[in-house]
Amino acid sequence: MRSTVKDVAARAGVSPKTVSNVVNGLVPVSERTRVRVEAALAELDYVPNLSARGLRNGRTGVIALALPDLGTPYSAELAHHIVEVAHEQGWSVQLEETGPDPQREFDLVSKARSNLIDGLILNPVALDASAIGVDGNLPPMVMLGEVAQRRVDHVGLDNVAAAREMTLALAQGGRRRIAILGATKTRRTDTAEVRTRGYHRALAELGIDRDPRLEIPCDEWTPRGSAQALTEFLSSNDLPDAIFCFTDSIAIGALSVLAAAGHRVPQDILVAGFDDIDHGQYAVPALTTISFDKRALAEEALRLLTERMADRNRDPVEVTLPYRLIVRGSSSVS
Amino acid sequence: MRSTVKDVAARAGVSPKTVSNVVNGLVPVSERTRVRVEAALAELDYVPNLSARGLRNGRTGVIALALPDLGTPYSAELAHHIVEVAHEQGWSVQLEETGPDPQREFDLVSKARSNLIDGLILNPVALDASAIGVDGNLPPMVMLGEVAQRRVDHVGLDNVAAAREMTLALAQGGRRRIAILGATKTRRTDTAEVRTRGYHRALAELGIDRDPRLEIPCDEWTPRGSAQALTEFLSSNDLPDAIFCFTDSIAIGALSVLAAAGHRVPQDILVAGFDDIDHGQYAVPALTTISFDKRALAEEALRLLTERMADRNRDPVEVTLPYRLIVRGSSSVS
DNA sequence: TCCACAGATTACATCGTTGTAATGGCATAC
DNA sequence: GTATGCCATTACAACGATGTAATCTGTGGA
Repeated sequence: MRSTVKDVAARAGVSPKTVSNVVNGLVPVSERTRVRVEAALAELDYVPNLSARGLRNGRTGVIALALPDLGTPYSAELAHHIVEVAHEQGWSVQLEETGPDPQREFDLVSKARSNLIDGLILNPVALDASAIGVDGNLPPMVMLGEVAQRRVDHVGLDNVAAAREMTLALAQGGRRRIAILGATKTRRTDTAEVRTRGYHRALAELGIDRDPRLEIPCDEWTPRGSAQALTEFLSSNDLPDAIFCFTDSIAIGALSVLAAAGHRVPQDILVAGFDDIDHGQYAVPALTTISFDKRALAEEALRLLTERMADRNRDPVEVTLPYRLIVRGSSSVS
Repeated sequence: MRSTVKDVAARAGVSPKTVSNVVNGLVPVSERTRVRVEAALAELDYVPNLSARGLRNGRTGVIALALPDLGTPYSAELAHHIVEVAHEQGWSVQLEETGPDPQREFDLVSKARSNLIDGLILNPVALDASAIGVDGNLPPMVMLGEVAQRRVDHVGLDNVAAAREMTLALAQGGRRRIAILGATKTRRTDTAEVRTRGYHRALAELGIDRDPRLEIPCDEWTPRGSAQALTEFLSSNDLPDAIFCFTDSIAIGALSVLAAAGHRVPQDILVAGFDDIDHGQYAVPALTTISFDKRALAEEALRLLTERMADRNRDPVEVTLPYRLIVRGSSSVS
């Protein structure tokens, strides 16, 4: 059986509260008793019961991280950094997958894990204004990525600018048939929308007419989904000059299909991704992409979250992280 | 402020315990009062406080999942399935990264998150017998992967057999200079050891003498680490006939290096991985690998864990999952 | 010698939920 | 009319930690 403050107190010949004082170090304790209590703590291998502490204090030291799908390398890398940063700051992280189902996102926000969590970091897929609008009493929360919602703290990139820049980069050398892969028809995601907007903006600047056929839909943002979508596209369309894939995972699927079909990247067609996942750099050829500091994203998210916990009434804060366009083999015909 | 059983009880004109009975549904409640209580529950938007429940019941409904590094696609896919299965069974999952530091594994096992978790699924890197031996009083725990330790429930594959089979497959067509990539010098991992053992066994059966130079060390099991290790190897050695990489991530790094050096896979050299991560199938060329049902791994792990929680004294159980060798373009010269 | 005072320590109550044991109500059987 | 039994409901205590307010200890000053 696990020992409690009471056991330790008995052993050290002090009151439970004194043990608590030693453990928490907030209330001054005399050197003499502190030593005795610490000895007892060690002998009994005392570990505080966080449920009890959580009940008493109203805070558990646990935050939830909600992502669409941990299996996606991008989500996984994000989760990695958040868990790491959170741990450094003494938080534990509870993981929730929202999947494609918007209901899960909503449940999470409205229930906030029934008091077992102090805050929530949410990487939404489909959370629109209505989901958050219902309940005025939000748990401390930070949203990641692109969100239409502006009533919540938020960390992200300027996706429109990044997508525009990438499109411009792909257009160098006079390439005009630039496709995007990742447009969505069924599922509406904010991310797809803003990246498409950046693409359109670049086309306008370049004086290239939009061609709806080059906006290749791809609902599932995985190599598998991408491979299917691109294969189908290629079966009835000419090879574009370049493909701007909305994530690196999509790009990896595209590279696979192009290689199998005998198209050379970058000689025959350029490919670019977005997110700069670890494997992208080691794809064949290495993937041109939009990169940003994921660790910084995690740090900002946690900063905003703890600040929000301290003051639940302050105005929503919006943090925009810098990004870099990294040109690698998949788009450089050197 | 969040409402409690007491508030609901007052509103419904019953005792708190009756509310609890309605919520939990274990003790029979008359139709009439149940309806009244349910109405009150809905009106007050009651959500049980899990800290209190955890304190009272001694169980929190949370399990911990400890992995070396979430950023690794293999770990991420595993985590994805475990979170999914756990959620289906009503568990929440708390994520812990152990990193390269064995101390973190030890801490986790011995403290078991201070009663905030009911059980632990551990994918160990370096946990050897001593770490577990110290404390006779283990938390309910299941270990994944290869473990020397036999005093704990465990789910894994027959790594020796799989590695042997892969080596034999790579040797087809008379290839004799078969390298392994992922041997470790500094860090001792059980996984590397058993896969090396399978490789040795195959070599013996093939009548090929071991060549220590072909056992390429690679401490960091990532594309980056792999690329470094292989680059260094190639700078002072002839190209082997085949490389058996101990994980798909390692193989992806290898493919990148080989492509950059102008070696053709599979014409000049075969490459194989292990784990069957999503991206492996879409690598260029697609990766030959050892595949197994990760969802089944998650299900077995959770089954063992819940059984262990029910009976903490039963003998340790060992589950070995079937695997399949999947031949893809990286090793088939078709 | 006694008092005042600061600092350390303690007793007690409380957080929200639920198991236990006691109570209440109602119907059937004597 | 009273006894018997059953079921629903209740009062109470407990899980473990900690804030609050009260108590204790010892020091220094008058």
